[in-house]
Amino acid sequence: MSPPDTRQLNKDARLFAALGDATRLSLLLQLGEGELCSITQLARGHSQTRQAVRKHLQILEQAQLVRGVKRGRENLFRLEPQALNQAAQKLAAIAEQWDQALLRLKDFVERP
Amino acid sequence: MSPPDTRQLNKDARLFAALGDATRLSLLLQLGEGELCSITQLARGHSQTRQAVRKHLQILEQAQLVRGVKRGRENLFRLEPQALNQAAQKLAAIAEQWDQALLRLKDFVERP
DNA sequence: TTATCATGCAACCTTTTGGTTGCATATTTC
DNA sequence: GAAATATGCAACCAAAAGGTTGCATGATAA
Repeated sequence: MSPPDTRQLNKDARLFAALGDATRLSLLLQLGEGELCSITQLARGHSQTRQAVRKHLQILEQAQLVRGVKRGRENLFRLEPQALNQAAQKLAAIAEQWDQALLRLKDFVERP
Repeated sequence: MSPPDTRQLNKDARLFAALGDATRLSLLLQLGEGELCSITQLARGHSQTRQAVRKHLQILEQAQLVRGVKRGRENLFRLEPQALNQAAQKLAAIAEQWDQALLRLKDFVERP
């Protein structure tokens, strides 16, 4: 088992923190539909200011959950599924680790 | 596709927000080792006050990522892997949705 | 070229977070 | 019973988050 270094821990924390907001989750779901969306487009569905949505998108972009490409005067965003899968794997890994520990414990307890 | 209701969205957000802190991730990792840990025990490894660690544990408990059982004068905590797996599945689901969308798009574009 | 539309940047404000100290309470242990 | 331990609860505080308004700028369309 590799030692849990602080650097990576903070990176993971930022990733999950980016997911820890209802507006941002909603944005991810909307982008998950599959269309490239401009900021104003995304802002329409979320009773918030365009600037607020932009801030959320910046956070999502820093966590590499989303990526914006400029086309003309607009900034089109799309989902970046790699980061999502990474996050999912991390969670599954911890859960797995715990399950293993449980099994070991059970084995130890039941040993005659 | 079920409509993204706000209630569930907020619940998910709280779950991910609970994961969005380095100290809490560290606590989860420590608990993932498989031992029941008291608050003071957990506080030793994390150069923070016992009360700070206790607050983090409360947040993790509210997100049902962790569960504390009282034994005597101490409060022993253990990991609750169900919530972790739930979270992992949610992320994977969004990523999957996006992949599907990409495939549909590709199919559409490549249609002769 | 002028009016319009999409965006970026900055200042500002309020609420939440992460953390601390201090004190009260329940359990052990000697 | 008295001292030590493990915890809970509350007040307080600085920093960060979530949002808003206002203004400047770059690209489009009439």
